[in-house]
Parts: sequence; structure tokens; C-alpha cells
Amino acid sequence: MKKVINKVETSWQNVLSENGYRVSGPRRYVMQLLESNAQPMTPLEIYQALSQSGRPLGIVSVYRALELLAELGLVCVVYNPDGSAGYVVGAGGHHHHIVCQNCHQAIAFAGSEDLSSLIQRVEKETKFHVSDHLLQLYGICPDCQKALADAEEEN
Amino acid sequence: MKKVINKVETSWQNVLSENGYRVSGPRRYVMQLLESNAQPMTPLEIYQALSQSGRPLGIVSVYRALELLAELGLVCVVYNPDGSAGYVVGAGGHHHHIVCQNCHQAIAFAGSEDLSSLIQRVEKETKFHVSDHLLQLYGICPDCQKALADAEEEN
DNA sequence: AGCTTAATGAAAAAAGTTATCAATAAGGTC
DNA sequence: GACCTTATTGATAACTTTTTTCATTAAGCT
Ligand SMILES: [Zn+2]
Ligand SMILES: [Zn+2]
Ligand SMILES: [Zn+2]
Ligand SMILES: [Zn+2]
Repeated sequence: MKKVINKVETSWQNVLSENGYRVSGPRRYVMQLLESNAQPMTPLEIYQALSQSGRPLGIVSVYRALELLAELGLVCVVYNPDGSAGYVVGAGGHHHHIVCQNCHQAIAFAGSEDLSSLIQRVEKETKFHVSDHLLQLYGICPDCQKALADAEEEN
Repeated sequence: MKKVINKVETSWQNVLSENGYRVSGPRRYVMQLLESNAQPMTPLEIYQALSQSGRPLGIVSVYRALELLAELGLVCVVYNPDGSAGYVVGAGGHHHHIVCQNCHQAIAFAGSEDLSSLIQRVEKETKFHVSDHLLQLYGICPDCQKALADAEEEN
């Protein structure tokens, strides 16, 4: 477990340098793309999007950039409702994501104290010591709620 | 979305037949193996374990069996702490899994009402309509707690 | 500008998953 | 129990995704 420097105020460029990594082209492309996209993207999707927008980089670099950025907490893995996984930019601190089942838009919500009573219950029931958790919510985003309601009206 | 017959009292064999599927060798092997294993297993691990214990079956059948069994709710996908995923037998009804970070043993806990207040908060914050969730807890199981404590003593 | 070395890209290898189709066997009928 | 129908299987191949290798490139420092 490597200690990661990642203060809330610092930019992702600083997080990279302060941890001894270079701010290279591929890392910049990937971060900028994810920052501009609310949908979780797979390595292949990222590679294709960047290639099309004139960023010449190998897909291997996408994998490597994502691995590092994830280790530094700059990007997060999000599981789509269908079980496939993608990457989004990571909010700082303890948080989770809510994903739209319709358009796959994912946004973060703060997670402080979110599960303390549940965890207490489960620890008592199972005798496990709980130290971490994976949580995601699935639903319909405001935009899709509107779009779906409009579509309904037309029938 | 196909309607699945899966009453709590009925055995997995009945779930298969009542939904029009046959109780075939591979499906039996996979279910029996997962029932005897608390650790989530990948398709490859399942294939290797069954082959070694003298069950001649193709890995393709493992994939197909898992796909069907998951659709019927007889097995569940569990994400290991390292992000890899495996299958375990599925408990009935609304539940989640807690996974040991040391031995990967996974056991289910009931999930009724587990997140209602959190979900209310997030719906208000994000304006999403929440309809589903993914939740897993990570920790140390009773066995590993004991083993780790014993190892500690020896120092 | 020049140096050092982390980081990249291309290609190949490895790993994981899906599609195809003839052969097999599960479950029902007589 | 033998027979029939057809869902299911296994072997192969195709395909997709991820990792490894290593010579080349470029980020950051002096
Ligand atoms: Zn949406
Ligand atoms: Zn949380
Ligand atoms: Zn354990
Ligand atoms: Zn739940």
C-alpha cells in the first residue's frame, strides 16, 4: 500500500508530480477526456474517442494511464447496471456513484456515515470485522426522467 | 425481462425445470461445486476444479451454466477486494455479500431497508430516481481474525 | 541545450469470452 | 425400459480484452 499524496485543493497534475510521476501526453488526454464525460468509459472507448479527436496514442498507454490514475484516486471504477465496468473522474474523499440506467451518466455523492448502522448490524450477525465497502446506486437521472415523461405523453 | 419462477422453498433443480430448463450434468456440477465453496470462483477456476475432481466438461458449458444460473438468481456475482469478480450460490430475496479480504470467503446478509435513508438523501441531492443498488462489505472473517491474532502472538 | 530515465508505442503473447455446429443426453411418451 | 424430440453439450475457431517485451521517445531537471 503506497502512500499517495492527493490533497483536495491540488490539481491532478500536481498529484502526479508530487507522487513522482510525469505529466505526460497520454495521462493528460485520458484525464481531460474523462473530465468532459459523465459516462463511465472503458479503456477501448477511451482509446477510440481520443484517436478520433486527433490524439495519437496507443491503447496500451490508456491501460497504463488508467491503472496509475486509479491508484492515485484520480479516476474511479464504476459498474454499469449490466455489469460492465468503466472509468470516471474521481471525486476526493469518501464517496460513491449513482448511475443512470438509461444514459449511464454517473455522478458522485458524498458517503460519510452512510452505512454505519447497517455495518454494525452485519458485524454482529456475521462476526466479520468490516473495514471497507462497495456501494453504487442505480436509477434514472433528471434528464432521462424528463425525456421519458415526454416520450410517454406522445402515446 | 423474463419472468423467473424461483420460490424460496424450491430447490435449484426445481427452479430449472419450472422455468423450462433441463437439469443437465454441467449445471449440476457447477451448482454443487459452488454450494460447497464459500469463496467466489471465476469461470476458469470452476472449470479447473471440476476437471480435477473428474467431472469432464468443457469450459464453454461453465460459461453457459453460469449465465443461466445467474439469470435465474441461483448464483450471484461477487466482486473481490482486488476488483476481480467471481460467482457464489445465491441466497433468495434481497441480500448482499460480505467478503473476507484475507481468504475471500463470502457470505450473504439480508438487505431489507438497508439503505432507505441514504437513498432518500441522495435522491434529494441529485434528483435521480433510485431503483436499485449494488452493495458489498469487505472485512475480516471470524476464522481469519483468529488466525491473524495467533500469528501476531508468535512474534 | 543537454542529460537522465520514466514513459510511450508497436508488436506479439496471453488471457478471457463468444459463436458455430455436429454429436449427445435429458425428459417426456408409449 | 425403449423410443423420440429437441435442448444442451463439447471441440474448434473466432474474437475481444489485457499484459508483456523492448527499442524509441520525451518529460523534467541542471
Ligand atoms: Zn440518464
Ligand atoms: Zn460509503
Ligand atoms: Zn477470512
Ligand atoms: Zn440492499
